[in-house]
Amino acid sequence: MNKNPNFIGSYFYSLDTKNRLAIPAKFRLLIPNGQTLILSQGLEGCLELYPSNSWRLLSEKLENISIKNKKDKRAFKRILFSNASEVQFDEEGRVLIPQLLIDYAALKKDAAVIGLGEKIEIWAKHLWVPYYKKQKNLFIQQASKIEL
Amino acid sequence: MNKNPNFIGSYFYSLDTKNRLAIPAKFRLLIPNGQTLILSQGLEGCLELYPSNSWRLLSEKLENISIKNKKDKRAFKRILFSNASEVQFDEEGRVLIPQLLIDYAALKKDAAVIGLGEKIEIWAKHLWVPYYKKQKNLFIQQASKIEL
DNA sequence: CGCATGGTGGGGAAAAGTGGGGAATTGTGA
DNA sequence: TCACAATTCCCCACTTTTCCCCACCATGCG
Repeated sequence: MNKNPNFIGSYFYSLDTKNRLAIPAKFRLLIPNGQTLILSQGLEGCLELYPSNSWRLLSEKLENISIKNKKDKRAFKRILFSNASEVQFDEEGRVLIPQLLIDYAALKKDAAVIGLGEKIEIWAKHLWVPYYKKQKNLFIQQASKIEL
Repeated sequence: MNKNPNFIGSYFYSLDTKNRLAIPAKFRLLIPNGQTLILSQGLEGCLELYPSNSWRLLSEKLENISIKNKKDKRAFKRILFSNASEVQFDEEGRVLIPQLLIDYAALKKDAAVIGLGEKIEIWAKHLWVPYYKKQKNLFIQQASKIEL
C-alpha cells in the first residue's frame, strides 16, 4: 500500500477565496487516507507537495549532504524546515495553502497542478504557461539526443 | 503516541507585553498534554524549545560527545543548563519566556517560531529575516544538486 | 435520461492568536 | 511581621483563520 506513488499529468484548477486548492482525484487515490502531506517551496518559484514518506526521504537525503561546517548544516536544516508546512485534505480533497507559500509562488486564482512521479508541483498559471512554452522547445532538442 | 515529534514549518507570532509567546497549535498537538518543556539558549542567537523527551536525548548526546578538552565540555554544559528553564503552556497555548532569554535572543514584539523536527526554535524576527535571506541562497545551490 | 463523480463556492461553527483585567504568589526591604 | 512591588497565572473577550458541512453544477457513463 505504501508503495512509491507515481503522480502523472497536469491539471488546471482554481484557488478559491479561502486559499484552498483541489488536488486531482487521480493523485488522491495514490495517497493513503488520512495521511498528511508536506507542502514546501520548490525551485523556479513553484510549490512542491509530498506525501510525508517522500518528504522524509528527501530531507534525509538533504541532511546527509556533505556540508563540512556544522554551522552551515544548521542553517541548511533551518531553511529546509522553515520553508515547509504540513497540510491535509479537507472533505472535498482540497488543501489549504498557507499565506507564506501563496506569496512565494505568486499564486492567483488560476493554478497548475503537475504530477512529477513522487511529488506534485503547484504553479501559478501565469508563471507555468510561459515556463512551459519556453522549456518545451528545449525539451524537443534534448529528446532528439536521447534514446527512449 | 510518544513517538518523536516532528515539528515543521515557520510561524510569525507576536510576543505580548507580558512576555508570552504562542506556540503553533500544530506543534502543540505533538506534545502530550500537561508535559513541561525546556527552553534554552540556542546557537546563532535563537532560543530552543524542547519537549522533555527531546531534551533528555540532547543531554545524553552531550555526554557522549567528543570534545577533546574536558574543560570546554563542562563549560558548554554549564551554559546550556544554567540558562535552561522549564516552561509550560497556559490555557491559550502560550509560553512565558524568562527575561534572561528574552535578552539573549534580543526578542522584540515580532518573533519567528520555527519547527525543526525534534525541537522548536524561537527567533527575533528582525534577526531571522536577514539570516533566512542569506542562507537561502546556500540552500538553493545545494538543493539543485540533488535529484529526486 | 438518471445517477455517480469531481471540482467550485460559501455559510457558519469551532479553533487559534492576541490582549488585558485582576487575583494569587513571590520576593524584598523596612 | 508587615507592606509593597513585581511577577505569574487564571480567566474572559475579541478578531481572524480554519474546518466541517452542504449545495451547486458540469461531466461522463450505463
